[in-house]
This record gives sequence, C-alpha cells and structure tokens, in this order.
Amino acid sequence: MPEQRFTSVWTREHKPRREQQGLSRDQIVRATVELLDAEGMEALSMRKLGARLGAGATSLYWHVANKNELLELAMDEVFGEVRLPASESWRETTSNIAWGLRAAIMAHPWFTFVLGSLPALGPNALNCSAMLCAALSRAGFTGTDIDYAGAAVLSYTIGATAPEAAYTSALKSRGLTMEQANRDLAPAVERATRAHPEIHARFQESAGSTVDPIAHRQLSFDFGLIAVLDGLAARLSRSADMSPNHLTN
Amino acid sequence: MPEQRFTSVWTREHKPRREQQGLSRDQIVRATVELLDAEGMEALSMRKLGARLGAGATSLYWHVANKNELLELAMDEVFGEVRLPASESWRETTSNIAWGLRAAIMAHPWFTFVLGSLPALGPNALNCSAMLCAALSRAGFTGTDIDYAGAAVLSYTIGATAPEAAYTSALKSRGLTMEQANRDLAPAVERATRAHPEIHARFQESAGSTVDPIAHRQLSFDFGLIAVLDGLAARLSRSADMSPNHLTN
DNA sequence: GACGACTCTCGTACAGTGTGCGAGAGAATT
DNA sequence: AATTCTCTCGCACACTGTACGAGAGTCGTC
Repeated sequence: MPEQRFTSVWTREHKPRREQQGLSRDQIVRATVELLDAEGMEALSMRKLGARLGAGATSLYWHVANKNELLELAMDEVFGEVRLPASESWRETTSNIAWGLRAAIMAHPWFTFVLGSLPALGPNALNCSAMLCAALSRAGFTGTDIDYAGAAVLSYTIGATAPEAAYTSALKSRGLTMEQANRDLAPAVERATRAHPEIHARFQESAGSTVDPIAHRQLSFDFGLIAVLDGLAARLSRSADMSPNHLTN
Repeated sequence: MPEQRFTSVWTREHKPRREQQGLSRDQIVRATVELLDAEGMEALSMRKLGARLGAGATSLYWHVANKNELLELAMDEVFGEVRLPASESWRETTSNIAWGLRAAIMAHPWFTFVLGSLPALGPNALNCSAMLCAALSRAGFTGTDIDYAGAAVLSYTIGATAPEAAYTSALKSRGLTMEQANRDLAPAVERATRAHPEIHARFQESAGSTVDPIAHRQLSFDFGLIAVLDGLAARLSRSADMSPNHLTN
C-alpha cells in the first residue's frame, strides 16, 4: 500500500523566494493567467509558458510542483479579481458577490475547468467565502444553514455562468460570432426539435429575437439569482415565524 | 478568411451503418462511457479505447470525426440515463429532474468537463429540456420566462453537483477516502482560515461533524433546490397578483 | 581567498497524446 | 469480372507533462 496523501498547493507552505532573481512564482502565475486568457485552456503548455517568460520549460518546475498546482494558483488569482463591495443589506452583498464572480468567470472562461476537483483553499477564494458567510449570517442564517445558503448562491452562479463562458470562449477561439454559430446550428436544431413542439417554439422565439444576446444572458442570470435569493428569504421568514421569539410576542 | 463553420455531431446527420460489421458507433460510445467511468476523463485515449474494442486506434475515426464528437455522444448517453418520472405537480417534476440529473452526474463525473462548450442538442438532452419546459409551462410561466426558469433549475443542479462529483472522483482515482483527504487538508485549512474566524468556525463544525458526508451533501443540495423552487413559486404568485384576472376579481 | 551548501536554470529523454494519410481487405453493386 | 463503397489500421508528425542530472551562480563559514 503506497500510503497516498492528498496534496495541493495549499497543503505545502511556500517560503517566498529572495527577490532579485529572474523567475518568481507570482510572475509565473501572472503569465499563466495571461496565456490562458489569450489562448485558452488547451493551449497552455509548460513549453509555451516558459517561452513567454524567456525561460526553459523545465525551469518552471522549480517554482511549482506541477501543472495542476499552477492551475490552482491561477484559479485563486481569478478569485482575487472578484470585487467585494460591502453593503448593509445581505441581499445586496450576496448579489454583488454573485455578479462579481460571474464577471470573473466570463473574463477567464478556463476558470471552470480548474474549479471543482480541488477544494478552493487559496486566500482569495477564502476571502470570497468569508464575505458570503458573513452576509448570510447577518441575514439570520445559523450553523450549517450558512454553508448551505452560501453553497446555493455559489452553485447557481457557477452553474449558470460556466457553460455560458465556455461557449462564448469556444466561439471566440474559432473566430465565430454568435449569429454565425446560430445560423450553423439552425438546421440541426430544426431537425432535432421536430419531435418536441414545445421547445421548438422556444428555439424559434430565441432565434428570431432581436434582443442583444449578451443582455439576454444577463436577464436570464438575474432571473435565476432573484429566484435563489427569494427562496433564501422565504426560508428565513418561515423560520422566523416558527421561532420562540415570534410565539411569545 | 477561412470561412469557418460551427460544427458538432448534431450538425451532421448520421446514417446508421449496416449491422453485422464489427464496429458501430453505438458500441464505441458505450465503450467510451465505460472507460470514462472506470478510469476518468484524463485516462481516455483513442488508443486505449481502440484496444478495449479489439480494434486499432485510428479505426474509430471512421465512425466518429474526432474525440470531441465522441465526448458529445457520450454526454448525451448520460442525459439518457436521467429518469424522468411524470407527475402532475410542476414542483415535483422539476425536483425529480434535478435529482435525476444529479444522480447521473454523480455516476459519471466526467460529464462536467464535456458539458458547456457545446450546446446540448442530443436527443436525450432535448428530452430532459422538453420535460422541464412542459412542467414550467404548466406551472404558469410563459414566453422566455420558461427558458429562464428552466435555466435556473439546471444551472443550480449542475453548479451544485459538478464540483462535488469532480472532487469525489478525484479522491477515488487516487484511492483516498474522504476522511483521509480531510485529515491531509486539515493543517492547510487551519493555517488558511486563521485570518477568517467566521469560516474557521464553519470548517471546525463540519470537520467535527459525525454526519455521514454523503447525507450531508444531499441535505445541502436539497436546501438549495428548495430555495430555487421557492423563489420560482414566489415569482409566480407575484405575477398572479398583478395579473388582470386578479384585479378584476 | 577557499570550500561547501544552497538556489536556481535548463538540455535531454521518455512515454504518451490526437489524428492526417494512404494502403489495403472485403462486401455490394453494376 | 470489374468497379465502387465501406471499413480497418500501420505509420508518421508534432506536441504533451515532467523525471533526471549536469551545471551556473550566490551565500555563509572557516
């Protein structure tokens, strides 16, 4: 039995190196983000990254254990971009976090592919979490309900945004506009939805719509986010109704 | 200008081959799902897949244009596993679809990595969509609100389940139990949350909890799903209040 | 100054990837 | 019997992550 251990960048502590040297971990992570933004997830290779930094591919391995750890670091960098405006209202705060996270994901579509297989334990990710937990706790949630409510908001945000980001980035990397893609897909959609009159109508409507597709997506995200927050609010008022405080009043 | 087009398995029609031959598309797709289930996303290679089918790697390319298309097909296969029990109640129906999709994703964690970059236009995916749309339309949603409401349910379900599936599968592939991983992560968590007393408390609580982690995740999913559905219900009753029908009564 | 230890870079090498190409086997059609 | 169509597959190419070990440069201690 090999006595495996679960490892991550965050399980090994990292003493920041002395300063003047040519390559530093921060610099590598920044270059990784740039390269991922510019060319996407599957274009990231250690050789290309090394070249971009004017270094050999294997030099990177001194600063980072492997490609996965590099991605973990890049992921936390994105979490760091999420703006966290403070607000009194828990609804406004959680909504801000959701929109901020959405913006970060849209700006860095590769984020999705990294997230998930590792618990997000980077400092920036924890910052987001803490902000969210604080707001929900102020809202009136207690104990594990704080976790659950936070997970609901994050899950919705990620689940709504990730596919959208992946799709738009797939289009961009092939040099296609949304209209072009819709036109190319149209016959397939036509054929496929023939058996489903109800969604056939849905597709027709959205294909013929003159609304800006970006605005459309934002409306859709907003719709769902409001639903999630309304649902959380409903639970809060329900539990308030049942609380002893209420009964004794 | 290369005049690129947007392609997908579903944009090219496929005449099913004659029957007696050794290799068929269905067979390949089934083997793909098996291999993905057994060894995970990054262990899938055309050579391994060919070997499993007793064929050469490049033979597959007669039946399938490339690896991506193969993944699209595998994805739709998973959609086909989602049980779609019919029910009168829209709440029950959407809830069933969400739990069914969750079960499918948990059973096939690689599903996540495929989803997103391509619109899910396979027959099984459309079936799910149609079921969902029908239920929401029965609930009282109309026009694009049907799309929005459906997207909210699916987004939450996927966003909640995908990371969970990815994590448990990452553990499994390294031969680790959840307890082991928690133990390995503990010092890092300890160190990282020192600056965040509120989430420090959250982590403590969940680490010391004696609840079965699987049950815990299900509770969390249920909590969020109820929130989403409550939120949708709230919107419905709000728009019912404002409808002319109500005003004239 | 001299020596050892440490920090960092990188060339080489290995096993593996997706897939384009073209040769060929075998069945179906003319 | 000839031709065409369907299908399999070996080879080759460019490319991947990264283990290893040789070396360069810097530092601390005698």
